[in-house]
Amino acid sequence: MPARNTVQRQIIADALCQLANHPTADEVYEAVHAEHPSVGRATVYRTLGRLADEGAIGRVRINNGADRFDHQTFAHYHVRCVRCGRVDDVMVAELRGIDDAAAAASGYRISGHSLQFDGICPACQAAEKNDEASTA
Amino acid sequence: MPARNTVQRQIIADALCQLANHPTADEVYEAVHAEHPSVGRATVYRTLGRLADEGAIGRVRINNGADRFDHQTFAHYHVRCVRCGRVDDVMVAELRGIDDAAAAASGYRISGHSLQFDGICPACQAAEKNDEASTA
DNA sequence: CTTTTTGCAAACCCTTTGCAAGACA
DNA sequence: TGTCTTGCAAAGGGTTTGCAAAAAG
Repeated sequence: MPARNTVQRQIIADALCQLANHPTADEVYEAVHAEHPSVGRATVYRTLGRLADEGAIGRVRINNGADRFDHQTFAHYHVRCVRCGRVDDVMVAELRGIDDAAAAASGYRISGHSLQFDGICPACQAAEKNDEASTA
Repeated sequence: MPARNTVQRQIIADALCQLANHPTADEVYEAVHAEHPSVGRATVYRTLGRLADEGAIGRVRINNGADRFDHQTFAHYHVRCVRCGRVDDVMVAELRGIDDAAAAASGYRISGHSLQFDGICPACQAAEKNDEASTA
């Protein structure tokens, strides 16, 4: 049962491509809703989830925060700035073999892993430096 | 300002040790509340959070689910069964150097990472096999 | 015409918060 | 005593759901 090709689906997929930097479902909703006020929040959440399940888009699960969506689908990891919440791609080589190691260690059949880095983004590092300079 | 040594704090810490397998804050609350009905949910959440911040216990952030707490404090990763929600320890070597690689690749100052495996636990694998056998 | 999707609002889960009363040091 | 912690209930963020109306195939 392939998904039906509804207007909303198109609108939402397009909006995601337009919005860079891993928007949350709610950010996508705001963008979509601004242009097409009749589109409801539930539709955006449902559609993004479905697109992600189909593999058409990526879903980035954030510890302690809203899921984010990504029009890019190739595998890569993410960093999150603990100060401003910004999320960026991290181009480190994908961990290969680690799933097998985990399977061997746990007895689970491993289907995948998710890895998230936490840190301070360049902009917040700069801001920090300014704070220190002005405080000192 | 060291934390005060309150009765509730003791009760909650003890309950966590008793409860194996990474209980959620709410599971700790249920256990504590059953024995000590006067202890409120907010106290359990607050106290677990504080204990985790102090490093006295571990906090396991689960994608898309409630945080879990762990009376063990040594660093290790976790697997989550996508069928039953069970969370287990995975004894694979901690990833060393990966934070530096991520820092170099992203420009962030990396403070750490979190890695979660997803899969099917041994019990659910067995259940699956039975299902297939009876369906076929 | 049948089945899937939509839109709305309400429900849901997990967690945090404001505040007055109570416990610690 | 002065300050931290508690308990309560309400609020909060993020997401899902029930249902009738609308749209896709």
